[in-house]
Amino acid sequence: MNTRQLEYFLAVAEELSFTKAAEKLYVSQTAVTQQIQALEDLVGVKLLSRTKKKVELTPAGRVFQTESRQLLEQLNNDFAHARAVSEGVNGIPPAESSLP
Amino acid sequence: MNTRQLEYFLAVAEELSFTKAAEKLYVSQTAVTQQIQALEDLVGVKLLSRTKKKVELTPAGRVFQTESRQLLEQLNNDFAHARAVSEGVNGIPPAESSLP
DNA sequence: TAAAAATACTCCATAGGTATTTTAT
DNA sequence: ATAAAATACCTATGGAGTATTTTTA
Repeated sequence: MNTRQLEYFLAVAEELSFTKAAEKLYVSQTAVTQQIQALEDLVGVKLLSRTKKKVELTPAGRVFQTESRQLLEQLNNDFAHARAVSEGVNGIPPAESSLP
Repeated sequence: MNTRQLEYFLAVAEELSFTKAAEKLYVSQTAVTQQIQALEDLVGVKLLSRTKKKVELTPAGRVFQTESRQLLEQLNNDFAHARAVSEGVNGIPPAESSLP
């Protein structure tokens, strides 16, 4: 699994639109659709409902939104922590982190 | 970031050998080396020390090992949770999960 | 010198893009 | 009829492999 999929999903979950999410992410709508489909296949569950004109989160999508946020935040923290430990070893204080 | 990188890292951290890890993962030693390098570049820190003949975890590697395990476990749980919610909606009880 | 990790390259798989079609209102 | 998502198909990037070189004891 790729963190990109979680990022794309969170963007759609926030915008409630594949097209808007794509613009925000500076990628094509196709790329977003493909990654969301891959993620849904992986989890084995529909995360977004595309019927009724408006895109909506499914119940599973709602819980997965919260969890995805936490997961990415945790990952970010873990990276920062590893850097901090590494830098702490030779006396240099820790720096800031960025999620790739 | 890809979860494959965490899985490869955990395998090397456990075996303390790129070659052994590669065998265990049924991939080439090259693939393991490349993914570990990519991960180290991403985190911005050396996770494994290859000097002194024996492969060892760096201090950063040690903390990242624990965190990687937790991260993958959390991801697995989140997938299972999403499935459970989805299946709970129409009354069918939740099934088991597997991490891709 | 031997055993293991790193490189150089090549090949294939997967992510991303454009153009188009389908779907829901 | 229209706006948005899905699909078909093509291209580009990144992952994996084989062969080889470097490194450390």
